[in-house]
Amino acid sequence: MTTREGARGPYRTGIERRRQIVEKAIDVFGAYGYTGGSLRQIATEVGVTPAALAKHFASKEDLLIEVLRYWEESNRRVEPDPDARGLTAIEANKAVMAAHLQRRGFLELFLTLSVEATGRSHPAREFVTARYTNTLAGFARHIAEAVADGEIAPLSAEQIEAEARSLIALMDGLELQWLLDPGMDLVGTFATQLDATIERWHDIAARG
Amino acid sequence: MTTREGARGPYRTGIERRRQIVEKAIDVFGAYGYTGGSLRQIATEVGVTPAALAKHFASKEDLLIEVLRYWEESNRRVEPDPDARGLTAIEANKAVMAAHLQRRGFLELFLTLSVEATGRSHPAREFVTARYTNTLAGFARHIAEAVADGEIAPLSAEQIEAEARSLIALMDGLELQWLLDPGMDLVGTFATQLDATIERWHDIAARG
DNA sequence: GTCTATAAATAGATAGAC
DNA sequence: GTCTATCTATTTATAGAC
Repeated sequence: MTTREGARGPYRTGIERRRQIVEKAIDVFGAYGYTGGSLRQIATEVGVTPAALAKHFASKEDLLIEVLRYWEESNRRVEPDPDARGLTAIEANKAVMAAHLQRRGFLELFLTLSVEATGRSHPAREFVTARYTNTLAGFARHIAEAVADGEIAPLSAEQIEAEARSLIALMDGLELQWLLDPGMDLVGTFATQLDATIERWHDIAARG
Repeated sequence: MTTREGARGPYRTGIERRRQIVEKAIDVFGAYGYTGGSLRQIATEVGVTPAALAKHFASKEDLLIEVLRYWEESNRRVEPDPDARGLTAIEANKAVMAAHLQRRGFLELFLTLSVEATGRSHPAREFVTARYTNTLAGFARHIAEAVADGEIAPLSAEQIEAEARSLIALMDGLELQWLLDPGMDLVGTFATQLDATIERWHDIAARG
């Protein structure tokens, strides 16, 4: 099932090909969307014929699923310390943003698929909505932990959800701006804004 | 050039058809992207043949340009009072968000094209980047006005740009969340966050 | 495991009848 | 102003040789 460093035998080249195809699919789907990107282009850029690609993946949708799996696994490697809690976990997102800078293709894929999957019957819709739900729940949990640990002032459950949604929105929106204008200071802008937000959380109660 | 209410003569039905096609193109391009959406689908949903559509628009890209023009004109009608300045102009964006709720197709088109135009050679790239630049400049100008009028504490030019970028990112990101989950309180979440941001601007100097 | 060849569907675009 | 008919190119997907 998983790729082993020293894998031998007839499977080795096959596994490597699959990985090549999936990596190229990330770029192509990221650049042109899932509907807009073609298997032909992926195959050509990898250096094989569309027929060879079809032997590895039964259908275009099958390839998309593999891309999503690969993406999740890579993300798990970027997302740091799952044991972090409270403000420590929130602030770790600065590093996540910095990591995203290193793989533009992933970022394009994420935003392209998110927007594309807005449509009712998109094959990635369930995946995207589930991922959003998980991300939102994670942010909300970390904020709640910060409240429980006395790191910030008390917040209602509704406030916590709104703050979590807003932080995610900020990250997505800034990343979109960076894709359109790679010259902007993505990491710095987010870090400053996150610091200001946490500052605000400190004395939110003092203002009523 | 422009549509007149009581237009008579041989042009009337033609003008009406063009408008129908452009409106449907907004839905289709919004749902499937520009590359993903087909002229066939647009024509079929309007109730004409692709050939008839080709008589109105020389090419697919020509239709896209008309869609963008139509979009800009409609936005000009939503965006209120161009004379508003400072915090008044910033807060008017609450109404803009509420207006966006009424036309999901426009919102999908905006986000879909923005992400899609991230690619180097997309026909809408220039339009999208120009629109972003203009929006950013407008937000920055209004914040600078608020500073000049003494509505908020002083901010450096760099701070103003970062705050403007962050507000735009917040709006885009929240709108994306709403597209994925229409049950969320888009207007309320944004209004609360904007109020908190303005509150923060009031005493940003007091904290260093 | 990859190839050539090809099927079947769909894309954007054009020609000419009415 | 819209139609039918058609062209060329491209799409996903399959069959069978090597």
